[in-house]
Amino acid sequence: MLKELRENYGDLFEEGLLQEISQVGIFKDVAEGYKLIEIGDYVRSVPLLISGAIKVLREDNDGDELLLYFLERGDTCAMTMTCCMGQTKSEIRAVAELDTELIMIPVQKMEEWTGKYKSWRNFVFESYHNRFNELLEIIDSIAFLNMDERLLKYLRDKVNVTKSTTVHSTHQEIAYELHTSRVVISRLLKRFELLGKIELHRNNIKIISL
Amino acid sequence: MLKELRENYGDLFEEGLLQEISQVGIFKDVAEGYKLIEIGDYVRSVPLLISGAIKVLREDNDGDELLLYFLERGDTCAMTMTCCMGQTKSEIRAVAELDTELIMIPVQKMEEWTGKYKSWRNFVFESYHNRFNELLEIIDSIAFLNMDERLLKYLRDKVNVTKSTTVHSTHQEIAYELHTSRVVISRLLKRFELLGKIELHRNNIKIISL
DNA sequence: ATAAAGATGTAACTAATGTTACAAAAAAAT
DNA sequence: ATTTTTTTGTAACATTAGTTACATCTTTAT
Repeated sequence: MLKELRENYGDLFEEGLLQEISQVGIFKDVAEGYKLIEIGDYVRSVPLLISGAIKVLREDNDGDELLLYFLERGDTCAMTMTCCMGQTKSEIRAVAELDTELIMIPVQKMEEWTGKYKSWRNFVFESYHNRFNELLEIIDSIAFLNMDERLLKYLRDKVNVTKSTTVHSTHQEIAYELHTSRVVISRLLKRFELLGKIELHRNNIKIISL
Repeated sequence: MLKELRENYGDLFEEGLLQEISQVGIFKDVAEGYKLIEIGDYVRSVPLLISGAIKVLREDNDGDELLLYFLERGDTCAMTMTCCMGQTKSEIRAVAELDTELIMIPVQKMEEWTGKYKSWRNFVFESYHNRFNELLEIIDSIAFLNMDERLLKYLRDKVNVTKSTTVHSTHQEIAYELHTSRVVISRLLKRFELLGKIELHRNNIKIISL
């Protein structure tokens, strides 16, 4: 595990911290679709991502979903952190978007390291900062953009996170994540296809130029 | 200043920290409408609220606004904190909603205290936690609620923060903060009036039952 | 091979929100 | 006192998004 840690967090953390992480951290290898956290769960450990990607979702009382953002290599889950520290339930769901490797840190160590290691403190604050900005971006999207622009942004984000120019999603799946209906997504995607931005296939969308 | 600190933060902070705050903090008394931070500003100090309320707003490139949340007694601005720590520009605007008393903490002390005082660390983490939850609430509102429900929530929040059953806003001001048009707000307010929820007057709205 | 389930396309319609335009009343400015 | 500005009310209309319904095609299950 020290090898993966050094590769992905070597520049961020001091040597002693890397050692500690490798001692108490639990390496986990999860497959695409694996649910890491459910809304209402109590959280007892915080993930450090080594590879892959995790999507973070919000859900309302009626079961309506909304994709918030993706976590990638070098990221941690800031919301999980705040939950841990405050001993409160998770407000979000986290699902592996790709096959993902991560190291789970027990919550007790979190608090300890925050006092002990400056590099850990900086990492935690930077994570919060990044996540705040991602949440603001989502707010911007749903408050200021129309559905067609939100869908374009969605496709762009997917391309970035999967590093592939083919998006493997059904129209229904996209509709869930953007909290709209399948018909609306089909309609807009068809429009994009006529504009030459994408090519539609069953179960996947080939991206030409967004 | 020590008196105000003890009254509002005495339960949270240890004695040494209270002393330090009173030494380096700058007491500020700002009038309703005073702009504390503008988008793009670099931030060099973090506020601790003693009394009053501050509204935090988001704006897109076209100048369209959206109210995010209010800060009150005992709160601090988590986004300002992350900006300070990361030396990045503010992503939000902060305006005094009421006449407000606050203590400004220089950013250097922030980092120092995070290592030194456990109570400060807890305070910082709790602030982040609260702000994340507020942001999630706004996301819920704009993603899952219709404009009529958002407006009701807006009125309820105003009543809470101002501790008054009269909301002193014009329809246009409300429209800006909810990022919609004046006509839409007038229409919905009229509907609420017919339902007996409110009474409409020039420049203010009397709340009957929400 | 046939049936069932899943994915997509599309029309027709409804609902919600946003826009334009103008009138009327109240307050502020001259 | 008169004019100007601000605020509110409301009608008519446009646009966007959501819903219902059904057809077609593909894949999976039996």
